[in-house]
Amino acid sequence: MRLTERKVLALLRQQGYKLTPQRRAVIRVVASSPDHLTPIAIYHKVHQEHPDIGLVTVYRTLEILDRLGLICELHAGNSCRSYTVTAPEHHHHLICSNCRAVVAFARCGLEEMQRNLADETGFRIDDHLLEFAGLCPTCQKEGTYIYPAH
Amino acid sequence: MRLTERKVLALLRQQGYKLTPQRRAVIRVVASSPDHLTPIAIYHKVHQEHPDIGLVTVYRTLEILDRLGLICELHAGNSCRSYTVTAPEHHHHLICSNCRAVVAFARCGLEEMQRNLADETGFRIDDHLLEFAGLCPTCQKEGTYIYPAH
DNA sequence: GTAGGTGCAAATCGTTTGCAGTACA
DNA sequence: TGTACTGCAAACGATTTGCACCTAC
Repeated sequence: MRLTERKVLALLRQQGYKLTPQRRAVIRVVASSPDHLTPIAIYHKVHQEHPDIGLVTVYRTLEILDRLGLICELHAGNSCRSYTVTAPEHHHHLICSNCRAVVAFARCGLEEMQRNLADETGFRIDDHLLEFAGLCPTCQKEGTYIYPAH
Repeated sequence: MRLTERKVLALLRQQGYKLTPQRRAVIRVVASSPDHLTPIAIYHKVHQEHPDIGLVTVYRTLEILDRLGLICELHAGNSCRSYTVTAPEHHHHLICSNCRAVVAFARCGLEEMQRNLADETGFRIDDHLLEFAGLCPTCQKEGTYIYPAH
């Protein structure tokens, strides 16, 4: 489940963090984008509206959001360091390879597989990472390709 | 399925790449390690035996192996840029959080889930990334922890 | 012999840190 | 008012590139 800007701000305040205009701007950009964004991309978007906000502040705000579990990394796309907002609960992502839109889903049904794998290998399995990649409905329509099909 | 050093070398030659001592050394290190290694870690291991081999050569050799699909990245561990050798076929990884040993497995049974998810979201799903993390049998025995449990 | 490969140094990119000034609570 | 936050600049670590020399085929 995605979090709204309002909820993220409320959680920040609740944890004793100050709600500066800079943090509000960064959170607004991250929360309002359906894509996953790299720190640099977030900085560029923030910078358009607030040219006085520095890249360092973006990094420091992301660090806080990460610590509180309000954003999470995506791997299947371009960058291993790109973020999207999420509720702090078990979930996985489906990512559009073209427009980078992200859909989160909670049910993954990997429990049985995890048990089987543990039995076969002797591992004690604690966690898993699962991401699907493909084309979202919009990008399946021809003529909307942003990235070359190579 | 893991690849032996010999097979990797054969594939390189087959593709027209020259088999220099430097490349042999890098491939030996990557192929003989059950862990996933970062470029720096590979460089250190190679450097012990061959102090004259440079870090740049490690990067360039990894680039070739990556292009041929003979190594693959792991994400669930520490670094998003750590590699392990594999046959160029669909597979996933189970990684020990302690000693970083890696077990590959081919059957993932995600097809049905992929279909359901595609139906629900309208996405055309092309690919998926799946990794499990836990403790290998050896590391489950007490006293073998390398990394603090924090 | 030659195309491809290597090593060095420097450039580049993303990220972190030190510090002096600023502003939220 | 005081502490947390910000921005700048500089440091830092990982990766890439330019270039002259070298070597596997």
